[in-house]
Amino acid sequence: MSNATSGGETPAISTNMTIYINNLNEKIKLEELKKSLHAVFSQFGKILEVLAFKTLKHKGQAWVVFEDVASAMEALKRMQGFPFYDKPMRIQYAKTKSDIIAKADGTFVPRERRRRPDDKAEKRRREQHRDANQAGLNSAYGGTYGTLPLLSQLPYPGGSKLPEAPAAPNNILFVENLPHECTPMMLQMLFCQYPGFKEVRTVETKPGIAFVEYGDEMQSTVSMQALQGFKMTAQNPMVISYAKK
DNA sequence: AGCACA
Repeated sequence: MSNATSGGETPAISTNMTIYINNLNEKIKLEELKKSLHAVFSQFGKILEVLAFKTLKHKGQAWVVFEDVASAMEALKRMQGFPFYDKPMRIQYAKTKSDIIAKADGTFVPRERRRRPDDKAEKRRREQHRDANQAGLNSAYGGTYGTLPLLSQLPYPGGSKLPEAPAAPNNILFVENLPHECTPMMLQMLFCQYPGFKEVRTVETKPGIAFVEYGDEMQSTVSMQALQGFKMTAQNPMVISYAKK
């Protein structure tokens, strides 16, 4: 079917090997943030670089540079709206090519810190006040990278409500909605596939839940991503979150 | 809200 865009906001998003993420939790330290982003996104392909900055203009945002566009496309689609440090990720393609790509490309040209106010080249001030001047807004320049669709509403695979205050990423996963006949061994077989696996702990008094420990939070995050929603039975999609400390 | 490569 052709796309059913009725008039208004045709996304026409131009793809990019780099995804731009915002609505990130600004309280997370940069190093941890980048590490976690890497852990969460590396399942979609080789990551060349994760960039994030803490300046006013750039906090809460990050760039994840993939080796190829297919990975970036998959990452964007699959992780759109994903709850990450309590906030749904908002993902778009980056507007421009990342330096690291351009360098590999041979197309990299070191930017001279453009701070020339008199340069007509990038004098692209937005209409702060209507300036009857010249209305230079010719069509031209692609305003293409549309806003995101509406996908912030990824429900948890369990179909239940989001926890109020999910624990921050850590090396232990909390697994819910397991069938009662599920044994620790069955869980181990699933979770031991992912690197860093240490152990499964079930709670005798509370069937249906388990704790799964990994060496570090990156490893637990990868496992969570992989097994989130996994159905041991049709009625039991796993609901995985980080264990509270 | 906010698109950089320190």
